Amino acid sequence: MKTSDSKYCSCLYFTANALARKVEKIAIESWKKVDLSPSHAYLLMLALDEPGIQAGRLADQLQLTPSTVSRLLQKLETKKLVIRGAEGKQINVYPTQKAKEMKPLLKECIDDASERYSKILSKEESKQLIKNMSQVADKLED
Amino acid sequence: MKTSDSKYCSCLYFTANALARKVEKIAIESWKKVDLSPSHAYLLMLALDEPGIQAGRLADQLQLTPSTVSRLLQKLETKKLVIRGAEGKQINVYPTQKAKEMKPLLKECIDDASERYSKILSKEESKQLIKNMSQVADKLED
DNA sequence: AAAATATATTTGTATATACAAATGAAAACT
DNA sequence: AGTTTTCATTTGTATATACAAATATATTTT
Repeated sequence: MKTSDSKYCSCLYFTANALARKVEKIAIESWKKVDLSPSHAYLLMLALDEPGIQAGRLADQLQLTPSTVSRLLQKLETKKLVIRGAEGKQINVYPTQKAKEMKPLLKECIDDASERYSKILSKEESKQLIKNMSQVADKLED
Repeated sequence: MKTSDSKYCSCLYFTANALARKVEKIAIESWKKVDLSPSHAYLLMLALDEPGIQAGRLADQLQLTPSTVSRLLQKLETKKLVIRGAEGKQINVYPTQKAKEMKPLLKECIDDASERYSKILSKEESKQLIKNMSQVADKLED
């Protein structure tokens, strides 16, 4: 059934969640190549981009709670993709060599996802939607 | 941090999920009055609207998997808000008296949510966004 | 009519996520 | 210097969700 055929298609909660689940499904597919969930992958890319990035800043960037980030880091650490270094009360996150070597693969996954999206949406369409969603998300900021 | 300040603000996966989480948070708040999560509440309202509605159709309407709907029904059943009646291989869902009496409260919750949204978004804005999201969600249909 | 297939639902298991409480470390205040 | 407060992170617990396998019923095929 299409989202627009649902009784609740005009409800913001419903529509936003339905869309997020569908988009996530595609993203999961794209990141299978590296055996990571999208959120793990994005976290890892942030760490690769800025080695030593602080855990709290990761939470900001990913718009997730610190506890969720902590759990994501646990998993990435057991996979030997990052290490957590304590510095006073804060935790700095460093990508491992293994993670660095994975960079080209990660790039491929991003491209894969882009391609999947572009098969469905025009560049213009997706840009518009993203802009629209970001604006609203910003307004919902606490 | 605002969504638009994140490094991944231009990524569909990221933006859609960030938005969905924020919207859900508001919705959760609105439905606390009846001690239901938004998805339980929407399911219940569908059952009230169409007593005897089939489980599979609930999954369609809510854009959730049958297994998720089954779990939602379990909870609503222990709360004595619905009963599941088997008819052949299908399950029909009936609201209980208790659920029927809850109708006015449910209405209040919807209004509460609307009000919360309208404090942040104009009618026009939200309409536009919802339309936009539904369109894309439809295209992502398998 | 019996067997095979299709359909609807549930159950087992795993996921990411959040909140609240606990921990640990630094900073601020006597 | 010792105590309190603040801040960053982790841990305990609970959530909704999905996939795959199991179950149960109906339909089709032979």
